[in-house]
Amino acid sequence: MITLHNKVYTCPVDVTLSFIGGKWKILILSHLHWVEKRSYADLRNNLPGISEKMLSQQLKELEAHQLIGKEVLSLKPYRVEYFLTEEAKELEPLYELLSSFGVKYLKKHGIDYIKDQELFK
Amino acid sequence: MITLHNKVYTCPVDVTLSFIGGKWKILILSHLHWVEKRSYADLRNNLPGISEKMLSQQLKELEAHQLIGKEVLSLKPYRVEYFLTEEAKELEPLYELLSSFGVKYLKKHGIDYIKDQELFK
DNA sequence: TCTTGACCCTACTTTTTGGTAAGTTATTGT
DNA sequence: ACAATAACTTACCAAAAAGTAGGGTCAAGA
Repeated sequence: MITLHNKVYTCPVDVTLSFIGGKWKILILSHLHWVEKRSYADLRNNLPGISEKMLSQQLKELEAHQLIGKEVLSLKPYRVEYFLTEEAKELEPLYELLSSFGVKYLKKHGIDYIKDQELFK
Repeated sequence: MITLHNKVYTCPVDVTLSFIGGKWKILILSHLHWVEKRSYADLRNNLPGISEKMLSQQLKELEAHQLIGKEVLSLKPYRVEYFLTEEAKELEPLYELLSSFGVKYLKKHGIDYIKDQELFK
């Protein structure tokens, strides 16, 4: 049992999961790990099904936990770019593993997913 | 977009997360990765806060997805043992990474968590 | 015999999470 | 001038996940 910031965690894994748990966070992180472009719209377009509410909410939380950074490119027309922080980059083997596990599973079920293609369409 | 078994997934990572997402699954898996003993009661005792309902529900789902196996040791007094399948063992770097990330984070916040100790008490 | 512990299941409620739909500011393109 | 796009926010509502509280069997131990 670990107590931190008034919350109780089972173990360190539990602590980590509190940052990257939920339906979208790992997806966003792994997305930023793979795709060069990373504006708000890029993310939205590549995460089919995410609502704007969810996207900005999750981005905000990831930012608060220092897993992503945000560079403001211009203010007058407000333009930003999101990127992984060094901390989130430590988790890169995770994105790779989760992906290859998924690809392998899909293959077993007759779906051939080629990573290098124009995805998410 | 991937369609499998009438569900739609964003990408392979999403597929994988459908098996190990939620509040308890990764915790259970990483537990089975570290602790030798793995009866129902062992798991319950080492996952403080989990309800029996959640535990058996999650175990059932993990079993259905072939991430854990269950050996029935005896029937008359019903005794079982849970263990990771080969598939779940492919995810072992994940348990390690999530844990070390958590340990590191805790250290930054003044908590020194020693993995080899009698944990979860 | 009475209790305890292992190994569950079920109905019900609460909390958390996610989705819908709409609105905002500002700019570029037609 | 008007529509479209970027980058959001907010209020409200539905669904999913999780928690509560109980129930049940069987066997060993006090």
